[in-house]
Amino acid sequence: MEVNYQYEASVYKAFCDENRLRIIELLTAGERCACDLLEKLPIGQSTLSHHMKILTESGIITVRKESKWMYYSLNDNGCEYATLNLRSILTKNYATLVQCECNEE
Amino acid sequence: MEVNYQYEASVYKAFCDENRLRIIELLTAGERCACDLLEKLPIGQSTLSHHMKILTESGIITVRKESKWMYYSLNDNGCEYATLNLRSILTKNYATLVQCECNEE
DNA sequence: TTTATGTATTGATGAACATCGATATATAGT
DNA sequence: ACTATATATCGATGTTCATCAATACATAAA
Repeated sequence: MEVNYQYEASVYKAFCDENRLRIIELLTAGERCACDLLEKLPIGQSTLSHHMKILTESGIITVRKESKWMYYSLNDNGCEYATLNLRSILTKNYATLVQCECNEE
Repeated sequence: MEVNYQYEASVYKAFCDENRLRIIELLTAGERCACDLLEKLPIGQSTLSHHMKILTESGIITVRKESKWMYYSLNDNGCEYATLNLRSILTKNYATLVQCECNEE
């Protein structure tokens, strides 16, 4: 089975930006709406929206819409995939894990 | 204790490029010299050199120079740090003090 | 229906990055 | 000394990215 390097790289893009790390950390305390996150971060609203899209697409977080608000939280499956897969990337087990399906429709 | 987000982000930059993932995978099989890696990768020599610098600086790999050749291998400590730290980033263990500040209303 | 609020999208901008070819440096063999 | 090989560095180029302000869209309230 061939490794999808491009996909793998996109997963770890989630972690290579300062503000995305800050967002993730805020979410470890539990679900938060975007406006809540915005208050705690040194970025504008459109930039936050951009980061949330990247984080969602990487499978690390999930979104729940409630009327006007978007509630974000860590996605257990996605986080598990990211951590297990990183370990397998760094050992001989790489290519044995299947691609995470957490952000597919 | 403040979290150094910039440093953390730089560690995971190692994993968000396709060719660096390929390099890492090649190194899971054991030490390799640069010219050996070069043969297996779809990039030029100067580009490889660039990636090896990033990987080395991220702490993921180490270098050993033997006469003309540079031998690269995975750095156990660096890999351990990357995997353990990713897990702690994604859980509540990450910098509990900063997290407390975030929780206050 | 108008207004206010939360979020997404768009377009622009500057910075960071991956890549290359050319060149420099280092080492080994002749 | 000269040549060949391995790697690093430099300068240029095109691409990706983080960011912002402005605008669009969606929802709720008045």
